[in-house]
Amino acid sequence: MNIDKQLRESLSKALNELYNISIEADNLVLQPTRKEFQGTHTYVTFSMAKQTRKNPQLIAEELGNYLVEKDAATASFQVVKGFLNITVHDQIWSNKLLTISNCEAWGQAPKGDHLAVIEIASPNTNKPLHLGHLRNICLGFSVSNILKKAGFQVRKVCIVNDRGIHICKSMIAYQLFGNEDTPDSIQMKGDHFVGKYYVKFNDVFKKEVEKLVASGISHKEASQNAPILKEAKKMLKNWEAHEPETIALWEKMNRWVYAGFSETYQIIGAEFDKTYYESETYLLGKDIVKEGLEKGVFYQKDDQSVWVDLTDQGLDEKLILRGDGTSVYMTQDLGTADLRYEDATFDRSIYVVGNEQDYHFDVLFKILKKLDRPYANGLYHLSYGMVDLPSGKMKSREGTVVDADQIMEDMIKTAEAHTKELGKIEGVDKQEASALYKTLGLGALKYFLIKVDPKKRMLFNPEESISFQGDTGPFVQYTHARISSILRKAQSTQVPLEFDPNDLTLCTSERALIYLIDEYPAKVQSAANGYAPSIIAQYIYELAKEYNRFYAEVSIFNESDSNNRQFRVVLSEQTAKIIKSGMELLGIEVPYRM
RNA sequence: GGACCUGUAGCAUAACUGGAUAGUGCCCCUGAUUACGGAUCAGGAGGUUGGGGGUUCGAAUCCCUCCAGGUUCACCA
Repeated sequence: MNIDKQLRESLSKALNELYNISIEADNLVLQPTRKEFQGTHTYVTFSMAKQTRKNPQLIAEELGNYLVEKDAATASFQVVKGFLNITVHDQIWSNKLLTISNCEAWGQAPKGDHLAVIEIASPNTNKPLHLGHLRNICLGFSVSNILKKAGFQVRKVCIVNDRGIHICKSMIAYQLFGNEDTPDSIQMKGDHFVGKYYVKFNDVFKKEVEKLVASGISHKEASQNAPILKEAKKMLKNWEAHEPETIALWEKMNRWVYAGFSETYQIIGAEFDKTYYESETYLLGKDIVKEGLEKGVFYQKDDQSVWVDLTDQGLDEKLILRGDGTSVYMTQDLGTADLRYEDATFDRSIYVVGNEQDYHFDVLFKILKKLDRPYANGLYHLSYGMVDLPSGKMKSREGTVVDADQIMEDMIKTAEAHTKELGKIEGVDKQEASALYKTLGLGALKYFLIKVDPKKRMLFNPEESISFQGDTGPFVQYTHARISSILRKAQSTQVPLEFDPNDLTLCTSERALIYLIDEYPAKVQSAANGYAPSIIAQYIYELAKEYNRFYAEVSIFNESDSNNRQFRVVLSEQTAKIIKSGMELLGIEVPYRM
């Protein structure tokens, strides 16, 4: 049992015995004691004042006395106004460390059979991935790792948007201006190659619209009648009619894109258990429409279009099926939700999708609830904000995006330059060195994307490259490398990884470190419950910072008492383990030297 | 116009869900390396938590209202 929980249970008993107040230990909250006061755990007694008709300070003192007398962990206490600050015996801390160090995988919850399906990165096949996709991918994979750590089975899925008018746009542009070029023939990554024609389409389209407007046609009409758009629409019809030539072109260009995507995925470390293609799922959902009509959840208008009325829940009426019987986005998403459940009976299904679709998912989930889907209560939209540039929004049509491949390459190069400047890895062979640059560069990037609350939009300034100091990936990685160095020395000087926990006096930073280490499993749980990787990032940063403080405060190998020396080595070892484990949850590797 | 999201120091971010003097990083200033890694550590400067009301022992947090920015409300995806 962790120390926090033990104290809460004793407090729960105390409240019951002293004041006849019954509060479950799980419902009590202890906060970390602020640095300027003595102790590690603080209980706030103000809220007890009314029920007990006593002043908070007195309550704190009575509780404190009870703990000292009855609770084995409590050594002493200090009361400041309504705050009970508890000091725990050093032996409790050091024994705690011993227990944890004997534990196989601290933080790993027992594996259960609950399944979480998580949809990550749903790219279009008409352009390469950009920084927004990276935010999505980092969040998504991190949440999957965290859920696994918290005991879930996890299934990572990707749905590729490989059909539709926007795909036809790059196809028609290629047909018109491609000159039979291929990614190979002009040495270009396939997704960038296709993206080039998507941009080309929009250039041509824009010019055609301008021309039409100049000849006196309204802008709206012009943008519906631009010749190249008509061509694209024609191509979509051909595609839907399975016209062989169109299908062949479509397949060829999509292959190029997938080759490009998989390179990007490999660098960032993205792997999926299942990939769905919209070309295979876009007709799904029509049977659900029927079902909804029969159940009276949907209704039909005179023109045969099908709607759902959500005005009772503060939303609007929403179209489910067009009057001509063709699908809309919602139809499809209803269908894929069912498909996903048929493929794997999940308890939770998480959609990592940008916040411009908040409303869409709100509606989708409410409809599935109305349809009494057994999985409806496990649905969650992990919504994240846009990534902005100093110049404003990223717009792929206008080419103002931060390209995913480019930013990763830049980060890796920056890491290389920085590492070489510091000159600490001389003697490391080339292959290992370039792996290190990748670890550091991507570590900085991923940490940057994960550490903030997903809901907030974030600003990315390419001019000021992502920092390697302070609250960053490389800071944490550095701490790990530093500890690794200690452990190498411990091994070479044959310091045993064991100590006597009952013969130690700890200093503040040592207690603080064990406190943090002890909290790791609880942090994993709360990150899993809230689908919030930033909790882990914050926690790991705190841990690394505390270690560096410890490192500066005390000496390890110059410590004269051998038991104390060994204790500090074990403490270092355990800290490193958690840093490694926690960074893994964020999808970030950790180096042994840098 | 309706709905939803966001607003904390020059910039970036946190606050255990209502608790102590609002933490932390970048930037700026001052210090620390004969010792285990200075991508580090210690100290300092910088705040009317967008504004105004309210609720109570206590508010960045809850309620009302206004302001700013964003997203969305299509027989688009």
